[in-house]
Amino acid sequence: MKPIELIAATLPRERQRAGLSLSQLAKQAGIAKSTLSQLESGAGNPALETLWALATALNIPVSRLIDAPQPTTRLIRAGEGPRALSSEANYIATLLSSCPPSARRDIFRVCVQPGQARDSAPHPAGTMEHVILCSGRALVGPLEAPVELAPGDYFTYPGDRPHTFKALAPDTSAVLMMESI
Amino acid sequence: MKPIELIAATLPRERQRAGLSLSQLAKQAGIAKSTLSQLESGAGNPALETLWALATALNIPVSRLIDAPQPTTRLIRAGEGPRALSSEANYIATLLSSCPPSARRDIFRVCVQPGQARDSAPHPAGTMEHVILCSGRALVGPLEAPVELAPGDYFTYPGDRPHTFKALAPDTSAVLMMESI
DNA sequence: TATGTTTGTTCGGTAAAAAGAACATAAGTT
DNA sequence: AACTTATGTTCTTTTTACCGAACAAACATA
Repeated sequence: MKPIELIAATLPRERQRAGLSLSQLAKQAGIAKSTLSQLESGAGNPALETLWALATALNIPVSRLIDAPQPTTRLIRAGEGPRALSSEANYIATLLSSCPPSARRDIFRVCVQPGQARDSAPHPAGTMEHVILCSGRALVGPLEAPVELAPGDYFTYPGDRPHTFKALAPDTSAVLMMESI
Repeated sequence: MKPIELIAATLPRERQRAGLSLSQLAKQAGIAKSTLSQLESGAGNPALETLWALATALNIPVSRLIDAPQPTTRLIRAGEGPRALSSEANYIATLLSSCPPSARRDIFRVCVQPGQARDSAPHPAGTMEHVILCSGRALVGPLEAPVELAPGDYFTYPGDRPHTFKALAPDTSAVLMMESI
């Protein structure tokens, strides 16, 4: 799938969502409408500043023009898909909702007993983890800068680098969301 | 802030994270290394296919090259944080993570006291809600078929139809994720 | 029916991005 | 030292994306 085809698909949709005609959008973005016309028809190879001008005029991030319809493609890749966490002796992770085709996240409930910390190998690039501690106490986060959490605390950190989860009190439980880009 | 400057900052970092030299990356992406050199020095106005080739070679989404890097970690202590949604007398919802450009989900922590049920108006079509109960007891779900949850229970239901959240015990707390299509 | 005003399209001229070669520099071999 | 193989930079050439103007088609106004 060539990148321009994605733009050709998303651009008219976002433009109409903003209630703009092709000519209006071109004027507002400060680009020639011929350029916009070709982009929407799937031809050409837009430069970054062109995309930037369009995204700004549409009041959306540039990424929405490029990989909004892309999530499915990224998930299909072998080796990059959602992986089940291994359940060690003192660490039980329950998969509550596996990643459906449209979304890009897994939700786990983790129940941990004090003892050895669970260090996770990095997940695919761009992964973020979100933790909300429900009970007990835990030391959570990047290996180089973990944070002690109390019930109700929320902490998010990059999952594509080494990170840890260590219970500091019995029956520590938390909600863990793994999110891909 | 011009977009090219962001790329110039991001590109070398991602390249080194992948353990590639400038020449290696250029070869693997199928672009001239002169092009890459100028991009990393903050000059030029790269075309979409150039960005695409680089992102693919680096095994990252294009948006990572373009959009400003989000703060990597974020900690919200229990009781702190922005109180989004209408905080009725017995219902406090804290927005933990609002929807970033690429993803489409909001994470809330809700703390509810027994009393009147909180009925929500339907959200946009396709929205799903996920609830993990942390403490207390609650009656949650679609108005016509709510479910009583105990700590640790997980329940998901369509958010685009009327639904309710009613605490059945004091200090009921839960994690709520609203997910768009 | 004429007359503007929009719509989105298809053309040449020009500025610029990308490719490729040549360059200097550095680190490792023989 | 002489040679090899990397590194990243700076050039020239070729390609092409952008612009602006001219264009046809649809709609409105008079």
